[in-house]
Amino acid sequence: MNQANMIRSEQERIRLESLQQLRQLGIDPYPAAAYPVDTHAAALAADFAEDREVCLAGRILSRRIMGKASFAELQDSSGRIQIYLNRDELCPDEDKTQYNTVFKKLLDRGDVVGIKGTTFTTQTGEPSVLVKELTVLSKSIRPLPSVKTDDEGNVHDAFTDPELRYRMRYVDLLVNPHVKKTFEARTKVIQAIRESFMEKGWLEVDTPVLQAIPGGAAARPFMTHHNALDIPLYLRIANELYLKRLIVGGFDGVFEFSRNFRNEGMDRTHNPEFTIMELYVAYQDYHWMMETIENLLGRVCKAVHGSTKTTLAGKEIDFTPPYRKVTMRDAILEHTGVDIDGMDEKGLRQACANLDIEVDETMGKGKLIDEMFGECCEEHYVQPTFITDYPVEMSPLTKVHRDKPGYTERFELFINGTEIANAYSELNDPIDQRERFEEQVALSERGDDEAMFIDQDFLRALEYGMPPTSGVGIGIDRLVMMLTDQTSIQEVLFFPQMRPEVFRTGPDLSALEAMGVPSDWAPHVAAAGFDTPEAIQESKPAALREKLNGFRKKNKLDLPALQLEEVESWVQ
RNA sequence: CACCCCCUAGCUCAGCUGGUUAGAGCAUCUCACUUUUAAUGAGAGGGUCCUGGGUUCGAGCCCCAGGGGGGUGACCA
Repeated sequence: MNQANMIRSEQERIRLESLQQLRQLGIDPYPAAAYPVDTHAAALAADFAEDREVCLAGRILSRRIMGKASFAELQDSSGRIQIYLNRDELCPDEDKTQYNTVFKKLLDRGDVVGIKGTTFTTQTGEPSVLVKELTVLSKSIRPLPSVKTDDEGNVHDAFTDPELRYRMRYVDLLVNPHVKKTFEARTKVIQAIRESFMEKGWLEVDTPVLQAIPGGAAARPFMTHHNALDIPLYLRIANELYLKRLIVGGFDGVFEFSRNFRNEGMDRTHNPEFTIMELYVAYQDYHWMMETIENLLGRVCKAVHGSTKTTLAGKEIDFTPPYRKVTMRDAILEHTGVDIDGMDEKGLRQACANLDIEVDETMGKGKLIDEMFGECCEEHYVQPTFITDYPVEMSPLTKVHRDKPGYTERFELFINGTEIANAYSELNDPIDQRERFEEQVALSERGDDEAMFIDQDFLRALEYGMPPTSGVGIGIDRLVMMLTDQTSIQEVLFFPQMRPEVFRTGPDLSALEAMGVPSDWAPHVAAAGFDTPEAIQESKPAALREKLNGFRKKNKLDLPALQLEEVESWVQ
């Protein structure tokens, strides 16, 4: 798309014209030089003192022009502050161009400017900066949505269309301060986790995103191809097996904030790429991990809210340790009356049928139990609750329970009915692990397209000996949703996945000109509906001439009327 | 994948039973205004009514197909 055939709204054309006029005044609308900012809006407001010389930069969010004096709101990364521009303060000399022309005429809402001036308080008590020097730092040529807030705090004309907000997050962030808060909270969550782990001496690592075998979880992967090796590669669905290899390699604790990719449905809790923090610590078990997670989440909540409690969907969620612990068997027993202990596949299938849970033939024991829990139990766990001791069939990477046969040493943490973390005493018995993988293959052959692939190198690593280890994965996106009271994952991802946008371009005027249409006529010919060479060639010259001259008359174009021979020459 | 809803000016939205030249507020432009804060007053401009078909004398509105988005469900350890 080139400049010439971009469709511009009236407001955009006016701004482009202002940009040209700035250049004619010798003002570079996009200067290269650094600007010596020495303070920010929030810092100024926080301990406001009058008569301070300040230099700050930001975006003009609104302007209130009253002849020789004006107020504007300047927004920088920290917040907003009012600036006051007075013609004779800004232009003490004879030349009033900077105020009358540059500020009043050529600048707009959305432009980035730098100001130098002194702080003062207005008659109405608003902390402000009297501007002595104004520098254009970046001219905006698209109009910003005009969101306003009244005295009662009501927001008017808010920029709310989800599609526009997600596609143009930069605009969303500029005009919706609460959106920025959500993402700042996201960073606080990640930083609190990282700091907590680093204090313990655990190592933050990077492992492959491109994997020949997409292991560590059960999900449909994205596939790609490596040209030089001429092999298929997969985007990782999990990093678990790589972190365990590092434990085999002798690290005591490793963690990674892993961007995972799963080629499955999208909805308000699923995005094709999402972040899971995985942690593995040698010589620990899942009991220790529960305590670690409780303490971690208490700390994370405090980092975001200053307290270990938060509000989610109108309910108070208390992250103060310790958390309730319920075994999977007890959870199902409590909410369905069914005791899964010792039940075989047939019995489970019948139990599901009695509970009106849909099941199919591809489901094994593990999946049936998981269905019962998901359908009947999950929703009841609003306060942080560890669900422990999952059946062995649904946990192929987990060590079997030390004294409950048929179960594993695994827990998941549920908050507000949603799984937020998944942890094990990791299976380190290479023989057992190989058998579990083979069971997965059997499931796969039975039709379960989410059963795991076998990773031979991972098995080889286990055969060298992995110390007893406990590992956990925490869904970062969902954790952030809970801590920011958001119901959609799209609100905690800067750029959630969307269908690619189709950009409408204007007609290709050069193609029209190439067939003989004069350049001053070309845009009008296109506007009249003949925007491709084909459209012109399919027309009768006489009719075309008539239409275009009619268009000329209607729009009062300052061009000579077209002659028939001219139009005929295009059509040939 | 199924069902429901939405798509009209830069933004937020009206638009009746199908009927003149599609409206409002904010934004934009012009003019006035030296302490305003949803600034104010006067005036003006701005539209591919998501796209393509169809019905009709006439479609923003009705019908069909398509696109995009949202919600709910299914799916998702």
